[in-house]
Amino acid sequence: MTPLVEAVETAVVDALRRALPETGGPEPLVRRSDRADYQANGALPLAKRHGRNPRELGEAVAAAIDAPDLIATAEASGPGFVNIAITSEAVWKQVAARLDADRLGVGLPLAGERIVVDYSGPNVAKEMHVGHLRTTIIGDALARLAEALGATVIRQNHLGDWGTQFGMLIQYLSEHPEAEWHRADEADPTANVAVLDRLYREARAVFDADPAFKERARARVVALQGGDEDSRRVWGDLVDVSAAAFDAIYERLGVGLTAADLAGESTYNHLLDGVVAELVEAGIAVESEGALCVFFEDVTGPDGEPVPLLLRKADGGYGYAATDLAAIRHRIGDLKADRILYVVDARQALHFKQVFATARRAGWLSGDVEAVHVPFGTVLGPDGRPYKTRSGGTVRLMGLIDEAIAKAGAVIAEKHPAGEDLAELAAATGIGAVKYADLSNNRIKDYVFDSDKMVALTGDTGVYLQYAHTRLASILRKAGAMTAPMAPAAPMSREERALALHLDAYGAVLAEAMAEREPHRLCGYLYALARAFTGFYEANPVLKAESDEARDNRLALVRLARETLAHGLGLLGIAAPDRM
RNA sequence: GCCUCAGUAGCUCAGCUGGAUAGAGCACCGGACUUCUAAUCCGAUGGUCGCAGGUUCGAAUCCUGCCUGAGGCGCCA
Repeated sequence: MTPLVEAVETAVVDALRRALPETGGPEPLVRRSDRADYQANGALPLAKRHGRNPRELGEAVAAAIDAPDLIATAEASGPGFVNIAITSEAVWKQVAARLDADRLGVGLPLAGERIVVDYSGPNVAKEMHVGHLRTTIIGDALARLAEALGATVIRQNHLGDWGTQFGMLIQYLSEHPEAEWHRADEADPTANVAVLDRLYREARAVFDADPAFKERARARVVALQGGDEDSRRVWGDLVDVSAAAFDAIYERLGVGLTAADLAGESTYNHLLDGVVAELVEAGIAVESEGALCVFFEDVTGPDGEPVPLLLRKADGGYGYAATDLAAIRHRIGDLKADRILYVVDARQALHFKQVFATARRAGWLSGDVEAVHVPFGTVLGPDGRPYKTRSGGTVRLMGLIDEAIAKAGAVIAEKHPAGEDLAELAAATGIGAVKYADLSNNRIKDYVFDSDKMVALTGDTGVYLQYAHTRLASILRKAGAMTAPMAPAAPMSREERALALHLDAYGAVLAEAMAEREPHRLCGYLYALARAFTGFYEANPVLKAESDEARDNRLALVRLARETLAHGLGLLGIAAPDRM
């Protein structure tokens, strides 16, 4: 369905053409305004171009506007702005139409598109830590958003499940059968991985200190890659146990990644020879200092020499660039992706630039296919440095989540000492708080992880949005079943108008957030929605409205607001509870 | 040395791709609860938008230079 702003744009374009017949396709430049419902700025640049007085042209445009059902008043203002007020009837009808429409009247602009979203990517045999937080949360939100706009989304969890470190770990395990890492705790799927994480560090220490072990570890890598049965079996075990731990975290976080989305580095292992051979044959990859590299004119190091993308190391092992190239070829060639989003730390920017350029040279990435690095900043601790534990260790993701939930629980218990669904509610608000804190910040910037602030009951937090939702739900619950038709001819308060016009912009915000891959735009919209609702709530009684017509209209507005808020929170991966 | 990103209120951040007096939250101060959930709301205080030029009717927004900070730049992933 057509948003009001688009209908206004059409009317303004018509008026611009009438006021200035010599103009071709004028830009109406319609925006929301605090002085009117909308303001059209299109007359100003046109006046300049055609040597007209801008104020006079603005007045002519205002006079030429002809859309009586839509536009109540149009007045020139200032240097040539046109302030536009929408008729109450058109706004009420728009609310009714959105309630009747599928998906709140939001279109499917991405229908037919296949979008691969690469996110999360934890490492096998290691615990997920704070470094996986943002890619997991942002990637999940973008995947949901793309789906809501009609795209076919293929989630790819690019696990770190291959490489020399596994030779090291498997060798260490074989030499230490007493290390009981397996099924350390049946009740906690993450416990096994916690043990593995520790064993890995032990193995690393031995690896660095003992040349003989180093040699045995290298031999183990060769055996593993050569398909040695014992090695493969242990490796497979490591992957399974780790995947179970990841699942537990995704489940806890409410992230839509499953076993079906696993596509770790090992997936591409059998393709590496072919990929690299193809690049050599095409003259794209060349040998340098014993390694196989791709060079770029515009990438140089501190010494001014070109810096390569390293496909194969001098020792014959493939680097992760080869894996990424195999992956991009697979995603375009086999998965038929129209677009690939890599939700990966901003520090990888140069790497992806090189990978994409190589894929382009090879002809895999061409035409309408788009590969995009979606970078994000670092999670910082209270000291403004990358988040670490007090002793300098990595911060476990599960610990972080548990802490946020515990804090949310304490806060909720204060409000509702006798609440029965406390645990469930604590999880919904704690996780919502963590996600909202992450998603509401501009993706590219670093941000400070402050669990006290994010579960705070006041301010721009996930809790505020959830609370607004419970108030909406509460009104509807008390109103009972109601399907009374709206009364478009009834008057409209300032707060009703502000809320309705805001709700009407939902689809545009989703499209914009997707186009820019910036979930914080949706967060900002939802926060403004909650505020617009609260303003309405304070001033306009719904259940005790002054007339039946007002009550019916307000209930419709409340329904639309609740559905929009719940839908938007859903896209962010945040629960929308009915009671708190 | 080169490249990327950032610099907006005391603190944490928005600012819709150039529009009218730059907005929120936190903190601080003053108000509002026999109510549809006060987990809220209203008001007050608080800014040379890093600096200097340029582009034009108009710049926090676009361009150039500089300053500051973070990150990246061959055999780790």
